[in-house]
Amino acid sequence: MLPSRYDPTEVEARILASWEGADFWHCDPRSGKPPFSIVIPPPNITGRLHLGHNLVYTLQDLIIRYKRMAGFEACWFPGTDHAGIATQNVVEKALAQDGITRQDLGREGFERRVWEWKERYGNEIVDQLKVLGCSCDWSRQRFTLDEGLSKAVALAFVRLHREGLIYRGDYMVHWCPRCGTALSDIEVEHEELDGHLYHVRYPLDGGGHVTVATTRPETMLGDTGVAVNPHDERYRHFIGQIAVLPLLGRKLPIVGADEVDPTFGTGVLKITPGHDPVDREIGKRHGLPAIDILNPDGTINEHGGPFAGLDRFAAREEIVARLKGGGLLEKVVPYRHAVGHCQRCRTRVEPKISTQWFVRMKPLAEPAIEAVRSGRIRFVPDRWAKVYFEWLAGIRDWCISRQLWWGHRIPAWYGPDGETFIAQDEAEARKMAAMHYGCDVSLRQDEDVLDTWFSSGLWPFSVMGWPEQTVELRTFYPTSVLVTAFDILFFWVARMAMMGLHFMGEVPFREVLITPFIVDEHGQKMSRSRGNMIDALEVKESHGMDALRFTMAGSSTKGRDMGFSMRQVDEARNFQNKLWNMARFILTNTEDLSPQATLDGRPLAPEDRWLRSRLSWLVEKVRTELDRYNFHLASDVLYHFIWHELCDWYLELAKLRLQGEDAEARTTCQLVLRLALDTVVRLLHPFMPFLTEEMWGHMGGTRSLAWEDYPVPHPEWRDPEAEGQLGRLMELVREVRAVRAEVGVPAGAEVALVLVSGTGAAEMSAVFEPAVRRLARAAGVRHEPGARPPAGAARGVAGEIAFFLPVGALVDWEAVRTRIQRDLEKAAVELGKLERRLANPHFRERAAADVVAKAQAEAEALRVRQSRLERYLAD
RNA sequence: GGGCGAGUAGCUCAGUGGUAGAGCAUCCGGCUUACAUCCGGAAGGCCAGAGGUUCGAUCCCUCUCUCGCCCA
Repeated sequence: MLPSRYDPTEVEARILASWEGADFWHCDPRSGKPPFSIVIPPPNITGRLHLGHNLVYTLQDLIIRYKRMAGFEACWFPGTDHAGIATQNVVEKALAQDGITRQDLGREGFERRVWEWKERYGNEIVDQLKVLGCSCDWSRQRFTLDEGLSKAVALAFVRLHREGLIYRGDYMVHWCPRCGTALSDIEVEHEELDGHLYHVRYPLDGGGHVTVATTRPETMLGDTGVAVNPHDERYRHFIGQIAVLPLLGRKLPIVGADEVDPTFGTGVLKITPGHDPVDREIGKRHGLPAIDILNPDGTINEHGGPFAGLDRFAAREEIVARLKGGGLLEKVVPYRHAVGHCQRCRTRVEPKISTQWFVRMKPLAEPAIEAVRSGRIRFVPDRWAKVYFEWLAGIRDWCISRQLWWGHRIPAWYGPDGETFIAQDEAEARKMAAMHYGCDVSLRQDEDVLDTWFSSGLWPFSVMGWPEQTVELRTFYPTSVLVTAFDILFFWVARMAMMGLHFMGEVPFREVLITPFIVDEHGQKMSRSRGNMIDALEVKESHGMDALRFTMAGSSTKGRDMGFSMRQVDEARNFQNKLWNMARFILTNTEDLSPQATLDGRPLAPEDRWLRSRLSWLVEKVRTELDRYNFHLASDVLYHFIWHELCDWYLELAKLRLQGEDAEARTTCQLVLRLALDTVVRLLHPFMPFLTEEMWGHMGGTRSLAWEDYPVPHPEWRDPEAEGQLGRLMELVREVRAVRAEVGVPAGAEVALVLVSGTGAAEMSAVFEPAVRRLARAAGVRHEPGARPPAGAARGVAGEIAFFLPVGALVDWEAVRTRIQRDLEKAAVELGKLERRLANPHFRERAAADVVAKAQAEAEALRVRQSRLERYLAD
């Protein structure tokens, strides 16, 4: 006997073990089945499973399991991402505990340490994916720094360089002083902060002064000019004069520049070409030198004179103090402005000129735009296409070099004279150098590594073995769908589209499913600092992974945010328990069913026909919604059908035959129960793989349910007549229960039920007498057309069927009256609406015929109901 | 400044051009041999506001308000 309470912890561990082994989910590119593929958004090796992961991976697993069962060769390519900055940060922090810096270890020593760290902790996230139930083809697991993938990165770099799409140069980039590296534009997050606008007097060489306004006074150390708008009457006459930089005494030419906004601050702009992109442009035009005042760690360098060595923030305070002391600080006004922060470490970034590698984006972006515009890539929901277009349309070149030690080292080698050789590897670079110089020279490889996203951009094909022409690429590329959250739309999705089109000549995925962003139940982003993080594995411990998965599927709507609360998981856990008990009931009641028995040729009861009809509808609905990625609708309909149709009604009705005398009827009922169980367990498998796999075992399944077929609809099972019959039965039962409860018939009392109205009533007493008796707790059901209830008897009208319960003494007559009056009012309101609609000639003319017919039928039914209710009130 | 999303029951959220749904919470009644993580019943909503399209709008269009996010 199965326990009455489902224990997910025990079952999930056991089922998980049964799926172990690298080959369990292995896919065969040569199977001949239609291919379906997904590449995983590779989690960071530093990552731990959070709910955001949980959502995207649950949905991917759901899709893959569905497609696999639906007959596809469904391959999910797993792997992890080396996450340059994040991983380096983690390992450096660990080293710092022992007072060691990466410089102490040297580059190679440090890299070794990171690899060791990766071997030890880098698989944690993968183990968590397995715990989640992800049915990835683990034999194809890849890591972005694997040899093959590294080769792909080098080749991509070489080719892009050869094609003129990669270049190196001195440009203004975002610099993170804490990470000590350049960042791309999108790795900088702007945050509105309350700052100050400092009004500083710059004396003029010829006497007097101009006042500039700046939010970053410390950058004045790098000033090489002053600019005013040439159309600004107040200042145009200063153009050509020389200002003197306070504190340092540097001579600053005053120039005219249209970029200067006369309404901002004082209308006079200090020009710092080394640390501001606009200033850089103005400086270039006017031949003003760019001075870099910052060391890589954010302290002031030797160009800062007396401030050298101070941190940029300390320097600001010191400078402001000295300006104040010198009477040069005119005023300080509060000012709110956007300040860039490093996405990884939240440190304020500084614009800084440095030598970096860039990818020219325009030529790559255009095909990527076209691919979406033409529909070769489809976004779901499609509004994300617009965001994608906007970003790509305004795209700027991508800074791909990072001053880190963890990542793909840039495949560039420099000769003694600085000549650059771009090659796949050192041997090739040597050959090139030998050709160039005519002799062997010592080469120095570029110190920098590539942005992690550069390798991620190649993921959909590098993971399949590119640049080799593998059978995987031939079979599974382009992938079918990419599932990810919108926060990496630019970082990853757009770049994969560009790289895929460029290197493979084909889109990397047909569809992009953008999942909502998980927020807590108050709409707040989940974060460590807010303390509202929910640990997926803790949820698994308390409620089971299936419950969490079902919650994820059920709340993944198409809005932008997805609220998550434990109450939903409670609900899913309860559903899980319901399923367990449903299976327990069906299995224990069908133990004696002969394996040879089939439904063929057996007469079916109306409830059997009703259930099959509903099952066919359910299968069709679930498949349709899954095909549309409406996971929440699919899970809703499963939940509702199983709980409130199958369990509430069919199982209750089944008890009549299961406990009855008629062996044939009992067998038929058992077969229908098994059919229902079989269908819903298969349908549910992608949502709740552990529980369904467990149930499948108890149902006699010999191999994993994951490899069984997904149900298909049976249109021949559809049966409107049976659905109508059962609908009337349910309405009657519900109404009798409601009357009993409201008028005070004791819950346990069995009271006779007398049906007094026409056709529906006859059927109820003739066909469904035992059912009504059981479900409505009736001592007996009699059909007595025209019978009148004894004074004060409980009574009601279910649809058109008037009934009464002859229990005068037991009931609260006022409650009976109140209830009937309330029903009458409701009927009157509804009827009024319908009649008004039907009285409108425009409605009859223009509305669809079936809508009009339906309204007429409803109105007629309401009139019948009304008259019966009225009679009952009078009697 | 531009764009996007959300505003529906006390709470968290579904949903549809033709009588508003779920779960939780609340109230009443039940340990009815699958399930008290349960069963039966009840109450609860001018579907943010104002216009428009339509025979008919919670749904489509426009504007406004509130909240959140993205980009500049």
